[in-house]
Amino acid sequence: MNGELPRGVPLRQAELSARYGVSRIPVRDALLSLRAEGWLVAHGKAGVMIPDLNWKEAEDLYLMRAELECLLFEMAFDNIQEENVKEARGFLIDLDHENLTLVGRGELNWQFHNALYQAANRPTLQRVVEGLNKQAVRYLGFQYGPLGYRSKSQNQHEALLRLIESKNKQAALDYLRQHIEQAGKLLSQYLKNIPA
Amino acid sequence: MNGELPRGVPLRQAELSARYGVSRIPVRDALLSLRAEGWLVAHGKAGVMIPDLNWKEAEDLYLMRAELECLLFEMAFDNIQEENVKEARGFLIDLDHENLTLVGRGELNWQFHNALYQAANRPTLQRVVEGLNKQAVRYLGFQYGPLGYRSKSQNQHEALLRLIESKNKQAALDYLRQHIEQAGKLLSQYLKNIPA
DNA sequence: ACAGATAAAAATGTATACAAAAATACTTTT
DNA sequence: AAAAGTATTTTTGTATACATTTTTATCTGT
Repeated sequence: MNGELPRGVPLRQAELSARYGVSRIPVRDALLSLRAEGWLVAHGKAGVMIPDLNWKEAEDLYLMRAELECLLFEMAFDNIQEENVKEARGFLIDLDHENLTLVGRGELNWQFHNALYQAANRPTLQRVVEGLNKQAVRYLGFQYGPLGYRSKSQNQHEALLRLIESKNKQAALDYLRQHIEQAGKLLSQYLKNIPA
Repeated sequence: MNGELPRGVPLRQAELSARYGVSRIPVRDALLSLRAEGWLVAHGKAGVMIPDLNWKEAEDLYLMRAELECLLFEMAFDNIQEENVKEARGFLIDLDHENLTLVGRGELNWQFHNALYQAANRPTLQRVVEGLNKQAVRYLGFQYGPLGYRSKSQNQHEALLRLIESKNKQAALDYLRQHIEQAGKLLSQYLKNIPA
């Protein structure tokens, strides 16, 4: 998640067990879970690796986020309480701090969205959406770095909360979709032009 | 997938290792992967279990399928070749056989859809959609059993292929969405009334 | 110099043994 | 009889050792 391990090269169980000071068994456990979640892919027939970043994956993640989060948000909307909005606003304040790691920022971003989705009470849908958001963290460096997306994102988040408070469902839905789609377009556009 | 193991009760590693004649390590490996994929959930603080069937999960799976498969299908449409349609039709013929297991039927059903989605060339989206389809297999017994959905589904599949062949994109898209949504509604409606 | 076959090395897969944690059974107390 | 605390048993977590597979290096022939 934080880019500490190299992409594209095989991760060796022995290396990892040495690095983290445990035997190979818990390392294997982690690798298996991570592979099932899409964080790792096979490297030939022996070993796994962190997949390279690519614009198609980023675009897919954001397209899926747009569709599924709007669905979830719609289910949640009528049940969103003042308390939920308050909680979400709390995460927004935390996000304003300068010295946050990318991973921390991603986690807070997800918690903000999730605070609103909670009201939907749809565990399965929520679990999938959470997976997509977590995956997207891999690309966060591009958004908050070169793209200078931070303050824009914050403003949009605040605007979304106000639309919720004014109970304007359709406007809020449209706004959320546009918020996600815009981030996705910006990101995949950027990645397409930097084919590193 | 085939309902051979009980839902709602903890699966013990020792039992499973005896059942399959291997040590606990490969059992643990399997449990970890399956949990990450959503096939298993925690049972208290020790152990995992197969989650109970519930209409909300079924509904969510079909709602997500509808959104994401339509997205994928749209991306694929213009690249679908005669060969893809031919392949899909092959799976349809296999599906016509009477003595298939539910799991086999589910696998063929997925392969039919997947044959069409392949043309999209969107690995990430495809992987998520595959996961949703595989999960839905758990509920297949209800569709093909009490609901008598089999022949209807077959007809819809054939109709979809003809819409593809006539290059009528919008009609095909609408038809696919309706095909999935209808199956989902039927299923979740049925599950709601049987709260066993 | 290159392709294919073969041998050595390295890596993953699995079994067993033990440690830590959790669940259960059993007291004891109120 | 119910609740709380304690002891026992069960279950999962981890380390080590070995087997199997895969990869890499070496050799051979053209």
